[in-house]
Amino acid sequence: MSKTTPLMLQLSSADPRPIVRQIGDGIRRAIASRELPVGAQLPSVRGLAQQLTVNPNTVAKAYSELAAEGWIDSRQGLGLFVAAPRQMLSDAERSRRLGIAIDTFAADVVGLGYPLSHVIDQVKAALKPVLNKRTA
Amino acid sequence: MSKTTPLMLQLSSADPRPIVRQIGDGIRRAIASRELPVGAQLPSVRGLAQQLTVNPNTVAKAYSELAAEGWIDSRQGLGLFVAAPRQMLSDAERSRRLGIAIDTFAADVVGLGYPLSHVIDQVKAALKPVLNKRTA
DNA sequence: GAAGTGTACTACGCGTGATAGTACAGAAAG
DNA sequence: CTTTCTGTACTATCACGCGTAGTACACTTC
Repeated sequence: MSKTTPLMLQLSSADPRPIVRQIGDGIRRAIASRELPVGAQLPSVRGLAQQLTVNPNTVAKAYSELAAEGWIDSRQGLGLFVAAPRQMLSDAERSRRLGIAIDTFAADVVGLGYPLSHVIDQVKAALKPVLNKRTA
Repeated sequence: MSKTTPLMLQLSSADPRPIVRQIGDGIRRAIASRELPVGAQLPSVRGLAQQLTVNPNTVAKAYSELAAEGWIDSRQGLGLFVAAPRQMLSDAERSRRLGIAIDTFAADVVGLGYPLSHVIDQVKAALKPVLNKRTA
């Protein structure tokens, strides 16, 4: 019985992102930062649902998407486990998604009045723990 | 009759953002980059709707949001004009929004496998034209 | 068999996105 | 004043996503 990592997740109703995405993003970040190492078992669908006071279907949906993206592997009757890193997207698709992500981010930040240097520093601090970790 | 700037806008169905947001983001970027200077008249609701083959209500909604955010001023029977820069959000709200924007961006990028330096370079290139321009 | 896992359905309520149509108020030009 | 442009405010409809709820099934372990 591999211990299911506790997984500190926090949902916020002030966050405009839907619950499914908050859960997915949180787990994705935890995996990318190696906080959840490869092979680690994730909390059960029903368990995490109870922990977050959320419908089990919502958690299952988030897990399902993570599995489709290759972040986790599911084993019937056993549980969900952090998958080995792999690249599933074409270069064109990766480039396209990066473009949209940056464009969206720019639109979100452009009205806040922060200087470029400040934004860059914050982005660096946020990305450092989650990039260049899964290729090691 | 002040010439309504042509306003090069391109909607994409491949872009996950809804149309209203694509329009709003595009105009917001054009204003922030000074491509649309203060006082410039924007295309009419019906005109832009026809240009983009979109429902006039959709354009009106986008304009309405931009006006609420202080980007543009509307004058009944005259048209819409780029407003003078002003800050409408509290420091706490600005900081909160920056945090969410960065968190969302990180989640969008974490799976693409790009090195930190590459992402930062792209972000810098995208933000340089739109930040620190309206405070001049 | 029992208890735990993931998975697959259906159904309902709710909100948003987008389209369509109509209507009204202000401004400018004839 | 009439026409024509502008923005604005509705209402209605359709589609889709989000979230909850309940049920059911297949698999693994004890």
